[in-house]
Amino acid sequence: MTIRIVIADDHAVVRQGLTMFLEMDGDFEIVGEATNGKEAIELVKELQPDIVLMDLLMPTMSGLEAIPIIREQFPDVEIIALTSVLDNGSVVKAVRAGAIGYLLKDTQSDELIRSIKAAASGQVQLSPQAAAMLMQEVRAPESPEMLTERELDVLRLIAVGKSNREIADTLFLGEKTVKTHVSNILSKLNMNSRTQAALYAVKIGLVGVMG
Amino acid sequence: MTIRIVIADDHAVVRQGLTMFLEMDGDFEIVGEATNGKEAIELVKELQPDIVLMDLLMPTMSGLEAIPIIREQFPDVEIIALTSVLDNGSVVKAVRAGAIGYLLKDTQSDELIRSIKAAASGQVQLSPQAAAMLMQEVRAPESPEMLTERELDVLRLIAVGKSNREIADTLFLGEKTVKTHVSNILSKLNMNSRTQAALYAVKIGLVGVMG
DNA sequence: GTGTAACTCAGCCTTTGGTCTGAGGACGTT
DNA sequence: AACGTCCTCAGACCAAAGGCTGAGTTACAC
Repeated sequence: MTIRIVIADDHAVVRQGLTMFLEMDGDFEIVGEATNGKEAIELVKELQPDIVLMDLLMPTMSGLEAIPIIREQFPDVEIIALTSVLDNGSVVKAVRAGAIGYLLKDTQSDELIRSIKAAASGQVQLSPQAAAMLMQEVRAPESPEMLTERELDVLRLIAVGKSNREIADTLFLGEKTVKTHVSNILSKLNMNSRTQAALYAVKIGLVGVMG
Repeated sequence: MTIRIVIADDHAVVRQGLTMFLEMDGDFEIVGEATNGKEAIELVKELQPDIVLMDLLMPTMSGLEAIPIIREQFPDVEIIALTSVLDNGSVVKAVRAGAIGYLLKDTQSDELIRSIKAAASGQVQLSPQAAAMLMQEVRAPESPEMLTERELDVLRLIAVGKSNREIADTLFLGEKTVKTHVSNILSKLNMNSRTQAALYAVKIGLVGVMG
């Protein structure tokens, strides 16, 4: 039985490359290609594939937004998240959204194939790195759940060494607002300096040590 | 020509597993097993293997300590660092110590074999993740070599989130002195906040992320 | 509608952090 | 003896960070 696949990625080269790789194995059939989350949803509705390879970062509608929608409407369609970089908490986000797997774009073809076949049968398949990140997430009892999305944004920037002014600029906020967030973060985490918060963020894997 | 290998790891299961994997390939011969760095050094002296698979974390004497000693006394013996986790700057540390390769314990057997064969002929073989870590390191021209002992003391404390006042107290210094050190550290590392310095310290493994 | 939580920002204030200049003592090298 | 480096600290000064109060905005739940 062939595994029917929809690829969702805004870069043509990536779609091309994936198609090449996968068609070499007789068990796969690429039935459709989408360039954003919205298209992906429509294709799934139309084609009912077994697997969606979903890039997380796409214009118009991101993969992260599309995943829960697809999972809700078509529980039988398994989704594998695909990104070029192993950033922040995107693994966690993808898994929370409903992805059954998480792969980096530079994954070797054999591992890619293994992962897709595993996913097609409903098995979870994570790269070692992604698994490690998840471990950290569950291992941390005092998880940053207490922090709001915006606070996490700020914390992530703190954890790469940015000042309040810089954070304000990159998030298009006033410096006062950033200060408020920082203050709230510190009190929630029961800390008293941004440096401690930064180290905490690194420890729980909110950001990679590799910045 | 068979490649003669010494395995150094404190966990018997790991030694067992590696031996199994490697003996399946006819080119390898496991000539000895050590459970800590000290034993590894003696075995190398006695057996003169081609390759040492060295766990970094071992009781009594760590692999990190053993590596430079072996490299100095037996320049012909190539060492591949082996760890279960891809932590902090252990890649960097291992390479600095003199390891020619860096592998995770969950590396697939074929990659393991490729890596060992490459190492035996003196070629560098790194996993993509490890390579990425090294990239980052070389991208940062600032190495902590430039820092004095005292500055490292201060940096270590910065990297656990301490304030100048606290650092002063734990090192029995005046706060002014600490400020001077901090200022010198930042200018040497070409940074502009203690938070960046703290993250840097974690990155290069000056302190554990687990602290 | 009436909360409630999140996000935004302002003003005011205190503390902390960081720079610069200068300087004295300890130690080792030449 | 003279030099350099490191370590120590002081004073003055400015910028950044953090705390506190208050307040207007959405958006969503009840």
